[in-house]
Amino acid sequence: MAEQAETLRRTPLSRDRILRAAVALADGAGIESLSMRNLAQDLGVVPMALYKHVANKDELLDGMIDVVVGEIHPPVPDADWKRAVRQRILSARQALQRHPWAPLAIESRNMATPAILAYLDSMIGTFRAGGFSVDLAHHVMHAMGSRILGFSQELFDASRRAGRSGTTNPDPPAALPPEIAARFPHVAEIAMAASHDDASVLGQGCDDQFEFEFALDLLLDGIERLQEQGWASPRRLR
Amino acid sequence: MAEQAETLRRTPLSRDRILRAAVALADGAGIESLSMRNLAQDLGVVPMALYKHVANKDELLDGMIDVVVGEIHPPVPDADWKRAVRQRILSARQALQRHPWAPLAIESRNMATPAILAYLDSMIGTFRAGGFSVDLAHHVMHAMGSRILGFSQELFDASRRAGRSGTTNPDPPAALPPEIAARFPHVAEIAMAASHDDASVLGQGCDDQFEFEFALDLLLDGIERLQEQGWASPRRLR
DNA sequence: ACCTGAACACCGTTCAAGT
DNA sequence: ACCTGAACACCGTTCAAGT
Repeated sequence: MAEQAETLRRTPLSRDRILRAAVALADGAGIESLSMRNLAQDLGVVPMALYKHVANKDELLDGMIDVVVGEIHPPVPDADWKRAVRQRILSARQALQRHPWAPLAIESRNMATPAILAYLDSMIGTFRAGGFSVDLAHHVMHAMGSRILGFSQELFDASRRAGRSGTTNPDPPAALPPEIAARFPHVAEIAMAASHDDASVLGQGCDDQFEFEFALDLLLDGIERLQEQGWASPRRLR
Repeated sequence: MAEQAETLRRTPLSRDRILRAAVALADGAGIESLSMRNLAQDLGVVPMALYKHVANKDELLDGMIDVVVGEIHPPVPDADWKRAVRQRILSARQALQRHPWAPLAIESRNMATPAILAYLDSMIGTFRAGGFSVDLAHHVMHAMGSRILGFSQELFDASRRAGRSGTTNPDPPAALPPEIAARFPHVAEIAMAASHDDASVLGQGCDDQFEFEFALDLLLDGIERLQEQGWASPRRLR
């Protein structure tokens, strides 16, 4: 214990070590536990020491995002743009799912980090190589939105609320309380149908992976159709 | 000035008055300026007085979200589910655009507020009335994600960063710096094409409304096709 | 019983004093 | 020149003292 802390203190601080410790802290204890002070304590260092390597907390968050995005597998070469895009996005999803705090952190930053720009650039490249016009590739990227990084941006996502906890198990199915079900009959109908579905869902209300792929394929199929039809933006003169 | 403050102090506090002041504060000064202390000061009241009407800051945020969602127009009756859904979502978009902080606030909460549940319920009702199975309506709602509330959840959204400011104008087009353009050629290609587009975009890079409707129609067209084909989830036994 | 000032346990970051 | 403790200007919320 004391030895480990001593070892940590001996290892010189570096931006990289700070970023990895910050990601580990957010993964384990939740993003709301990520403070400069807590992070410094984890590293066995005085808070102000961090400021030699990151300008401020915002830059720390940018760096953490780049660590996560850097975990996305490189694109696999594939003659079929649709398969290539689909696979890369599902791989991004796997990376992002290891860091439940990342989606909200990414969305709350307001400029793309270098790693995200690189990811987007290579994704656009896949579309372009598949014969997409600049025009169509552009709008398609917008249409994919945050789904392109593998998170579907559900309106509410209980999974990202806090860090992993070994002791507390995930929320039980939580059948809709009767007074809610009465006020929102259509929501109740869907909740009931979903909870009666097959057992692979393990008592969860919805199968997140299924919903993600459903939406992804809906988009990709529509995009394929536009591309085959030679769609062009009405705002362009030709 | 002093008279106005006096008038405000005379008006008794109420949950509703607190919520409206909080929305106005977030609209005007940005969500990062919304603190219990600032809000109390705007209301001419001591901070602790707020806690008689809202349990804590989280509940305040829930209430603010309900104020915004309450501004969405009720659904217009329409025999065509597709037109009805499209119009309601575009109306939601208008309401949400008046409160740039709302999308991120909604996504960071982790349970649906009553107003959002009511909105979702009525949206599901429109699909069901249009002949959708419970199964398809369910997955369609997931596929729409946050787009159903009118925000496309772009990966980065400069517009929500801070409050409206009368003095500083929106960021200029900001042509991609050359070293960025060199590292990310596909991003640069799209940025260049977009900035050369017709003048209706007013120098902005992209036409947000166009991108939103492009993605919305992509989804709605795909959904229509599934419904016409009688799509059923593979996880259901029949 | 109600209201509220002071206090508590935190923040991110500045700055000057120490080496 | 570098490092760092104390301090500053904030938070949300508790709590006890005042009416």
